[in-house]
Amino acid sequence: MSRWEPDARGRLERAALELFMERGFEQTTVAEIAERAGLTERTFFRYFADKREVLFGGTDLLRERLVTEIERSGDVAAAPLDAVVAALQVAGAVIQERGDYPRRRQAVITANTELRERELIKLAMLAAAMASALRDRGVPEPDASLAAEAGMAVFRIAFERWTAARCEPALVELMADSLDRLKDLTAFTQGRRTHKEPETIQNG
Amino acid sequence: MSRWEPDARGRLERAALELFMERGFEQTTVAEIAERAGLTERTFFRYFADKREVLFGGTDLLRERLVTEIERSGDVAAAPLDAVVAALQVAGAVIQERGDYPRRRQAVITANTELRERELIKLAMLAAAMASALRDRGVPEPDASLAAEAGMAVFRIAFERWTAARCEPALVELMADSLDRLKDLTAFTQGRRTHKEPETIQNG
DNA sequence: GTCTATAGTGCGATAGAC
DNA sequence: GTCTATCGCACTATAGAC
Repeated sequence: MSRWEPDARGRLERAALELFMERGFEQTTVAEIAERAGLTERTFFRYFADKREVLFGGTDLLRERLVTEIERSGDVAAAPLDAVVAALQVAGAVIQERGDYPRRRQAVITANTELRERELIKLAMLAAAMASALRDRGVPEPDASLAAEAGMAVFRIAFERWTAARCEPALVELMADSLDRLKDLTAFTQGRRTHKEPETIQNG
Repeated sequence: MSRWEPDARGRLERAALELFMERGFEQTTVAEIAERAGLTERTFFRYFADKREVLFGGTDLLRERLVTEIERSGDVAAAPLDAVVAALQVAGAVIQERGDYPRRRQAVITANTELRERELIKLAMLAAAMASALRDRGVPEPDASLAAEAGMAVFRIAFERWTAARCEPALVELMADSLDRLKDLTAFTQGRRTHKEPETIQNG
């Protein structure tokens, strides 16, 4: 029997989410999180570089997963944007499995500007990783970055709809729908730079 | 002759940018910024909510400008994505006029994670404002948000190319090109959810 | 204009695991 | 003994309260 309770990291993460839901992110001190987890403030900062990071533990694993999916998609010669959205749909399927946790976590994040900042930079890092994977597949710039960012926009907006509608319909369905909408948006347009007259087509 | 030197805000902004370039964002204290501007730390926090904000002074004005442009675009019945990019090109034209300042500012921002976080949330706010303006024009969701986010991605990537290439070619040209590339990316695709065979067309 | 709480860091001590 | 997780203490700077 060991002296310490196991899974210090997990205990800190759970204690933090609980406290953030109870009294909000700013009103919770690191000392309180550590205390509820049966640890000290100093130990918290051994596991997490800063207070916000306790809510973003799985990001590195997610990045690897997305990059792997992009690499795999080379086999089927998918168009870059489709490869990106397909990878994000794999991630979306995993998210769907986690029941209530993603929604609760997201509610905490959207309620606080600092946490939204951290979320945005994490998503930007994921997009950059996917763009890099696309370049390795031979997709040139700026196409690689554009596909990654556009795909991430599809994910973000689908995820927002999903949480707003209490996880229904399925996240992967919402992502497929958002991708279709984006394709319509870029098709119903005034044409390329070759100064055509504006089309009269209106969407919606 | 007045008791105080005028333009305290501008002096703080200039002093901050200088110090951030000289020794980096983290290595600069608010006290040092205030001292170089001939003011006190307390005064700094009267003008700026936090240390990062000193680099993001023009954002509110920019948001109003973008919203106005989206509203005006209703007159010519532009497609949502084109309206967004046209508004951002107006902003891009203003940025081009400012000579070296945008590039120096951006170099400071990209060198520091905290500043990049702040930048991303500012851009997200601008996208949200444009999406709202599109909804006011009758564009439904999720199209409004998708158009705003996709347009913002076009801007971000064009701006990155522009600074990387030492401001040449013109930012507005790079934005137009990035928009064209995005339209190609969404067109050369495996088709809608109605399972067409993959096109053999490859871009690049 | 002053005072204080809290985030976050550096260094070292301790105590179990092996 | 070595290794590593945890803790203690002193410290700075931000940021906000009074």
